[in-house]
Amino acid sequence: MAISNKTPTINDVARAAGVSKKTVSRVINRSALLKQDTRKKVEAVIAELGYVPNPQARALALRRNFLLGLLHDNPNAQTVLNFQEGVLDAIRDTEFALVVRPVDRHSPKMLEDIRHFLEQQRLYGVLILPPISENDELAALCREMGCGYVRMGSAPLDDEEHIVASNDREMVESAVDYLVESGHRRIGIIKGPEGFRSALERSEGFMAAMRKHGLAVPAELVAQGTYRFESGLDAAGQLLDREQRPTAIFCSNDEMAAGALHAARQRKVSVPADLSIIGFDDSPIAAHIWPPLTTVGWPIREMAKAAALKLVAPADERAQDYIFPARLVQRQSVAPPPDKF
Amino acid sequence: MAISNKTPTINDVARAAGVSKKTVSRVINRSALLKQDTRKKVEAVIAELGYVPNPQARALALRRNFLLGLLHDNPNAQTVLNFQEGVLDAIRDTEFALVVRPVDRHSPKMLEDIRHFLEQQRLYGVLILPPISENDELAALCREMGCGYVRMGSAPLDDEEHIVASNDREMVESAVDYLVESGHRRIGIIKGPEGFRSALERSEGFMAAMRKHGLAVPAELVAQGTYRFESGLDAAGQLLDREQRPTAIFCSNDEMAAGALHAARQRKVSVPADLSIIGFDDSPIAAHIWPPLTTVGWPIREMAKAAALKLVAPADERAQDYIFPARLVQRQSVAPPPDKF
DNA sequence: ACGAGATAGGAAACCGGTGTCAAAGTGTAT
DNA sequence: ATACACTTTGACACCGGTTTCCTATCTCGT
Repeated sequence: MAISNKTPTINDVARAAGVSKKTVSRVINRSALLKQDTRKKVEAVIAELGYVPNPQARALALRRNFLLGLLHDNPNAQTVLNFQEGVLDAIRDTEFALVVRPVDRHSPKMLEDIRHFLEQQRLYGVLILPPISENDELAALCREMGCGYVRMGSAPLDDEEHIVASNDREMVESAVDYLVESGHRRIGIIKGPEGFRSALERSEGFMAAMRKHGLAVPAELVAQGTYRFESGLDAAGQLLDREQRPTAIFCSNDEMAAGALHAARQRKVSVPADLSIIGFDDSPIAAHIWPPLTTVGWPIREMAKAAALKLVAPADERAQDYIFPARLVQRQSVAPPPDKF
Repeated sequence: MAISNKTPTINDVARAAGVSKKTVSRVINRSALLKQDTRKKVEAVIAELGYVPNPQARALALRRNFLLGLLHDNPNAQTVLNFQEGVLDAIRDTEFALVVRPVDRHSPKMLEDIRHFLEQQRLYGVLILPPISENDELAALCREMGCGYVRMGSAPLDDEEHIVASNDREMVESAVDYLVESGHRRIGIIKGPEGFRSALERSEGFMAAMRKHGLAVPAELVAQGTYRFESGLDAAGQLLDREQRPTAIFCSNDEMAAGALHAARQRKVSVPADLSIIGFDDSPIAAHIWPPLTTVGWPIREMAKAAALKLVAPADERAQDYIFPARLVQRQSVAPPPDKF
């Protein structure tokens, strides 16, 4: 009788179906011990009333909510967005939602801010993107607060349960293999910023691969970058101004590779005829610069999905994989070295 | 005595402070009718226990939660991320959080999906990014469901209360002014995809500005794009292959401008010496291609903040502004036309 | 000193779900 | 028909806040 004009609650359903709240709750939660008749009847009423359980009430009663957090300070927008899409792939058709939280790595209050955020929102769990995923204090904070977490990274830097990683080292190796097969011997590297695990993995992978091929990497072919476009411009400039310049440059990410391309153009060095450039990340910019950049891509979206499932999926359904392979994306910035070399 | 090892609740605080729950609640909510003594006492206990109110319980009792949603299907990652940052600027230090939801504009179930999402999460309000912000059915859905919403756009397409817009038309005009001042007369345009309001605003703004300068825009100088890189490549190709090609091209976004740059390079047309190109959006790619792109930027982050405040701020504190000015960003892709013209 | 009006604080119900446990129903063996 | 085990359902308390309504206390004027 008392038909409410507001959104129906579990009580409305119970009354309309002539059963108790608890029975409706059982229907919602797919409890096994229900007679088919009852279930059907209640489901019919639910459909008729358009009842949807209130997530806040559920969260309160269950003492846990259905919010996943995404903590990131990633400079690459496309990476972050792809990651968001991947998480959505995992939680679509569930009651979970994704809360985003960009953080400022350079702020001295960062940890305090995040603590406050976690306390206040009481998230079910958080996903942490590199580079801050490399911050062990942050992981410790999550543990301390009893908040589930998964760290994305370029190397396994936590328990299997808390990490989803790409195998950067191996992929750098295949990039170097490719350059060597193309005939290059004098290969330079623009490293990523110190203190970044991914930068370390990439540069060590590079050194290891060069060693494998019996090639030297003199200091004059190593330049330091920051993962930013401008640093790629500067670093490549240094490399190209050496007395004997490299015939190929491995850039630790695509933005720096784009910068390197600029540096080459400024010096009238033609890519790939005079100089081969290879990037890392397969960010969208890679396809939109000239020449299109050969690079190494990692499956962010799949990794994101796996990470979200690690938090959300019932333990027995969890995929065991936590290290993902990257792949070489061949475009047009690599060619055999010029003859004179 | 009964010190709990779990996170403290309002009851714990009340007991420890020797007051009732309600009094603690009053302290939390800054109720005016409290003696200073009591307030201080309770605040001390709160600080000591590290009490933080449970947002789910609050949401339940208040019949509203503190979640803002972001609905987007924007192809430009940087725009989306900047927007997220802007929203965070607005809700930092509040109890609100931002839930993201990428949507698929091409899915026939899009509206149904969003309805389900809104029903399930019961968001406080949603922010809608272009291009789906132009979907009136979606706005109607929000109204029907009693969900607050603000649409971002390139023109005022809803009540003042529900819109934050940039003035694309005016900005295109200033871009054209700039080209004309530089000496260009034969100016082409690559339009955005049909059905996009922003595309319409930009192309109409272009036509109006050309008319103002008494310049004709023959059909052969108009090309259709889709806002994507490849379409810019194709469209610019068409324009450049005309018998008498333009000396400048206005591109309705930066990605297409990047494509246009490629098309010029393929044809050995030098930019800006032989051809000027101007973009729109000031996306990061604009600074990272060669030559750096002159473009029109709009203050996404500020607009995002304003949009979030429209939902979150008390009515009396709301800024009245809802149309934001863009600005011309001069880089190096525009120069006077070559002499022969 | 006393009653009126304002002010501070508390008791209990409520928001919309879930957990516990006992009651009711069902079917089978005796 | 009775006892017994097992399935199905409901009553009630509870999660952690807010709201309503009421009482105790505190001025203050006379």
